This record gives sequence, structure tokens and C-alpha cells, in this order.
Amino acid sequence: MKKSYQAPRGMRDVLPENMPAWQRLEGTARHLARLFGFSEVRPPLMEETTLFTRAVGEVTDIVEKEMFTLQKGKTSLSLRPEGTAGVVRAYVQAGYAKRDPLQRMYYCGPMFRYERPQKGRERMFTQFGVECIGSSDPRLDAEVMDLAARFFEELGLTGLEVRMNSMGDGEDRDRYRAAVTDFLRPKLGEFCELCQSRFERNVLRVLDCKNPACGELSMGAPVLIDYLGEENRAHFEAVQSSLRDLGREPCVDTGIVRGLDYYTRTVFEIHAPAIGARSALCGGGRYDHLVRDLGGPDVPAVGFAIGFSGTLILLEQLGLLEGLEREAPEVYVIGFSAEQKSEVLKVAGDLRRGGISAIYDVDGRSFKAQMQAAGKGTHKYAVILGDDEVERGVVQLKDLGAKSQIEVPRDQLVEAIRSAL
RNA sequence: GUGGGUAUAGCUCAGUUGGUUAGAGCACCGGAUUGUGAUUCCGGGGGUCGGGGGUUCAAGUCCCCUUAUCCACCCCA
Repeated sequence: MKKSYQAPRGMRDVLPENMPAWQRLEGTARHLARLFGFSEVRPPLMEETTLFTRAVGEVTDIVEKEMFTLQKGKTSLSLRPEGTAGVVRAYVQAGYAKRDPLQRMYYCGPMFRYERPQKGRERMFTQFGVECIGSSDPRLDAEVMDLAARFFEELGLTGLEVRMNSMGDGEDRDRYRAAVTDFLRPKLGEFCELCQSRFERNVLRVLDCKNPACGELSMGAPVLIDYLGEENRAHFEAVQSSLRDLGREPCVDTGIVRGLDYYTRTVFEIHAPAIGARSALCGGGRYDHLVRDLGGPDVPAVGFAIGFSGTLILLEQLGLLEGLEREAPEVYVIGFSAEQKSEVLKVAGDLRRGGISAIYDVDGRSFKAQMQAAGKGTHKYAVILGDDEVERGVVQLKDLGAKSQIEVPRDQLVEAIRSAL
């Protein structure tokens, strides 16, 4: 009978007590983005459905079954399942290509996918991503990878691997795909069922099947790098050397094949071996034709996206979130008895007008209970007033950390706290 | 989408082969001289046992359905 509500499946509340950790991630993201010259962009959370199908690829799971789609009359809108498409659309719509082609943009916000929830995989999840649109300079590929790696390093994570690969471009990829198909076809029957379906849907995925038997059969398969054209090979080399310029040793992993259709040339992932097989915390790469494919001019781009939930899980596991406490007001105002109710409110008001955060007890609790409340959170000071203080126009200012206490005239309270802070 | 596990107080969990008023720790509230936070001691509030249906004299316990969550698969930032 009684209806009780819960958050929708796969979506969770970030409660005040979780905020410090989240703000740390967001703060780090914004700080680094700024450091690298990226500006924030905030496209709508929904776009025309076809924007995503065009960008992400028709046969990907994302498009086939994971989008939250809303039909209103003739328009079909979908909640964004990833960030790049919207940013690219905004780039095109704003006309940047003509007036200011090179744009370094970042975003941080919720994405939506209708998937079966699991640890580290929610229907509404948060990503921090950057998109550098308007140039194919290999230094940008390296820079973007560096930024992604720095994000994790800044949070205290070490031992992460930045693995990169090149997927080539149109022709290279076609030639390579054909070579892989030829290579696999003769022994296709020996692969697992899944691989057989992958063979039809996205041949390259067969190569990173986790089934050991399939892995063995794939041994000796053609390697994409060998199929790169002159220009793309040079680009790949240049990205690696730029990475070295930034003090990072490139780690080439020919197994990396991003799932999304739009990637070209550079692709990379950042892994945390500490969390096992499902270790990718970040994925990204170059998408030189997406802008054009979405109806814009033919400008190249490179970017990445980092999921917050995986990052948070890892930070939690490593105990790097300890000591992050919910923020409490600086001052807790205490009245000795109910008599001071009104004076307590006045003092709190004065403090707030003076730019100092303050709260007080509203449950009419005992003096002792108020002291306990003051000592519990991260309040820095307790301001205490009883009959005597009210009469004399003073308050007791107690430093809760140092446990020291001084008497201060009411009209000098704000100043006293300011100078002590 | 497929397979499996779990669901008891705000949190972490006990609860025997079905059998009286469902427990603990932590947390919360009050008190131990109505002017100072810890520890300790005493006391207290709080659960229609996730929801619905069924079997039974009797269901937290057994069966079915449902919702959520977790794990693996699928897929993937």
C-alpha cells in the first residue's frame, strides 16, 4: 500500500558525506584542465538521437540498446551516452572552425547508459573528458595523454600504465581489417561462439577475446601498425617522441582497439593493474573525421574521457580518500540556556554578515550536548554565551582544536576570528 | 540481454531442523553537581525482518512473484 521511492536503478545519490571525494576529483580535473589551457564547455545533457548514432556507430551496443531515448512528437532525443558527440556538435554550431579553429575544451558531468548495473558501472555515471579540436599536431595527442595521466597522479595514484596504439586511418584500417578477416576466416570454426558473432560485427574485437583458446588462435595475427601508411606511421612515431619530451616513456600495446567507431590513428587507455582485468580507467584517442561526419568542416581532433566511479573505487581501495571530511561551518554558536536563544541567533547573524560560516543548536539541547555537537564536526570555533556574557556584551571564543578560550567583545568577534583564521 | 548470490535498526551483522514480547556492536538521544568536547558508567528511542502472494495451528526462517543490490558473462568510457 505504502509507496516508497528509491533512486532509479543504476543511479545513486551523491550525499553530502560523499561530496568531499567528488569535489576532489572535480577540483583536480578543473585545475589540470586550466593548467593545460582547456576551457569548460557544457552542452545539453540530451541531443537528437541521430547525433549519437552517427557519432558512436550504428552497430555498437551503446546505440543498439543502451540509450535512454525520449520521443516527443517527431523529435527523438537521447540522454548523452558519452561526451564527445555533444562537444563536437557545439563546436560546429558555434562556428569555431572559421573564427577560431583550435579549441581546447573540457567537460565534467553525467552520462547515461541503459545497462545492467554492476560495481563501477552505473546507468548514470560521471565523466571528465577533454576534446582538443582543430589540429592534428602529434604534440596534442601526447599532451592529452599527459593530461589524463596527470589527473591520476595528482590524486595520488601511482603505477598506472598509459598504453597507446595507432588504429590508422580509413584506408589503413580497411586494409588491416581485410587482412585480419583473411587471417581468421580459415579457423573461424575453432573460435568460441562469441568470437564468431564478433567476427561479423567487429572483427577486430576477436583479437582481444579473453578466452585463452581464442587468444592462441589469434597468435600471429596481423598487427595494425604494419599496415599504417607513411603519414600515419610518422604521426605515430611523432606522438611517441612528444611523449618522451614530456617525460613519459610510451608503452605501445597493439591490442588496444577502442570500441567506438570514430577513432582514427592514436588510441590510448590508462590502466591500473592493481584492480585486475577490468583495469581501464580512461580511454581516448584521435577522431579526425568525426567533426566532418557530424556535418561540420573537416577538422581533426583528439580527446579522452575518464570515468569517476572507477577512479573513486580505486582511490577508496588504496585508502587515498581517508581524512576527507564533510565540511562543517567554522563556528558553532552555543547558548548556555534557552534564555540566550535570541542572542545566539544575533551572533550567528553577525558572523555570517562578516563572512564567517556559523550554525547553532535548534533543538533546545543542553549546554553539554551543544558542546558535544560543536566538538563533533570540523568546526574550528565555538562561541559561547551565557547570561553573564550577554550582560557584559562579550562572548567566549573557544578554539576547538587548541582547546584554548578567550573572552572577546561582541563587536570584535568577527575580527578576532578573521585574524586567527 | 544471460546465469548466480544477497536483502533483518541509520550502519555492520547475529537469529538453531518453522515455535513465545526479533538481538548485538557502532551511531543517535538523555542522565551521572544547570558553565565546557575525551574515556567510563547508567538509561532511552528506533525494525509491519525489501514489497506482494502462498503453504502451515504457527513464517525473519519454506515456496512463488516482484523490486533493489552485488558477482560473472555480454559490452565498454
